[in-house]
Amino acid sequence: MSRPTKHAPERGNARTRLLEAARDIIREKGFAATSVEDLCKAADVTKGAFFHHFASKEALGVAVAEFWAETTTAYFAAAPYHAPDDALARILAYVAFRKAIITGALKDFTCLVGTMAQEVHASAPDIRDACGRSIFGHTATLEADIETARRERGITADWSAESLARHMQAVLQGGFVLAKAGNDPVLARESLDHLERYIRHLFNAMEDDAHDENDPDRLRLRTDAP
Amino acid sequence: MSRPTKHAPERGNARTRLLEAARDIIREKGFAATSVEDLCKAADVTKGAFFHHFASKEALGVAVAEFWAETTTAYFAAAPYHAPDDALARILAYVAFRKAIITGALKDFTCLVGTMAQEVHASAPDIRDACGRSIFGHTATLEADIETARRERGITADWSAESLARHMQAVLQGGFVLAKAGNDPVLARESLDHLERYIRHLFNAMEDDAHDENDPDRLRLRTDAP
DNA sequence: GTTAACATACCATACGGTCGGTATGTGTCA
DNA sequence: TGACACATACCGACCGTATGGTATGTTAAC
Repeated sequence: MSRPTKHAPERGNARTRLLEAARDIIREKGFAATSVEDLCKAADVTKGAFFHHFASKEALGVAVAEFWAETTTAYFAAAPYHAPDDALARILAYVAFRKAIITGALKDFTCLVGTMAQEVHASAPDIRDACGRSIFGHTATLEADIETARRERGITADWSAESLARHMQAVLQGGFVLAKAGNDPVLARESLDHLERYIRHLFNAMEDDAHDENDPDRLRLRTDAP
Repeated sequence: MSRPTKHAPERGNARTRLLEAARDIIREKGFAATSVEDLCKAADVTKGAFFHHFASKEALGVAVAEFWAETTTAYFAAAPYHAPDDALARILAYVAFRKAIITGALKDFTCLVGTMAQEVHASAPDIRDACGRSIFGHTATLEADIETARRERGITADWSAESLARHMQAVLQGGFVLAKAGNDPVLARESLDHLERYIRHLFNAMEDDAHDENDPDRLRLRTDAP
């Protein structure tokens, strides 16, 4: 059906369509419960196409994790939370941004690589490692601002920028787990309020009004963070 | 093979053995990737026994979640962190306890119901709800101490005891996710250090030495928290 | 003798993966 | 410029096995 040629790929190529389908379906059903036929149906391709592009289902798993890393990196790089001049304000804007994009259905805001890592960590090390690279690659992008804020504010701390960045990610991931268990996105947002309060405490900024304007229009996007 | 009679169940009955096997294997491989044959082999029973005790694989899922809730409730009720007279000390002792039991292999300290909830939340609502009851039942046990500590310390807060208890659970769950993604338990403990610091900030107790003695011998247990 | 607690054999299907084939683009050399 | 070789992208039938589940039989306690 409507096989798009290389010069008229109106639907995008099969590989990309499979990756997008995998991102959406695995976020909802998990990796093991997603069959390659599920993916082929959703992407409207045949099994032949699937195994032409991916050597195995596991290889597809690695590829979606990398696909996720690429798309979310671009997404966060373009996000509005980098705007403030003050480093701490940028950090708080990040948290506010993450909170703001937690809306709608679970499958639209939860984290693909967190879900996959938890599921396949023991049985598919390659996928796990790809997920790890996505997650920790993202946390690393927060470290510079944390370090700058600490220096700017003259904070002598017994914690590293690295560990705080990872903690922020842990709160997000944990919020997603609770949101799924309780079937309510509020549970994820709730923890981000505590995270924001914690960060303000760390930087002696309990009073500051650092509410950043995350333009609602720019927040209506589909993918989410690693 | 060594069929244990009702009056000589030296290995425990088949149902319990299946639940224990399910707890251990699902924590490692996830629910979907665990076949009922895996479970039968590990529990040393036949398929007939499995479907005698559980109507379906999904019913087994609900049953392990409930089994987990029961065993962890007993485990935490008997844990040493309840000892301190001061409510805040008990809360900090809880965090220290949770940190202390994060040792060894991932499958020995991670949370069954967190893993399952994340995986099956959309495809198996019954299992998800059973997981939710386990998780939020556990968080509820922390609320009284939080409320007491707040009153004792005269803290007027814009957060509820309920939400803090849930946040503590979120940090734990998120720590597990990062530990799996990075294949390193340190990542889970690291976040608990931030959680401890946050709680001290909340209760203006940054200076207090509330290091509780969690007797190492009493910590050598196999199961973990919901 | 009724019932709970298993065991054994079996079934239908779903699954990951293979394979031979076709259509289309692409580089190259006379 | 055209023809040929080759590569890429995809199709769809097929295969062996694993899986969830069932039907029936057997043992032992009450």
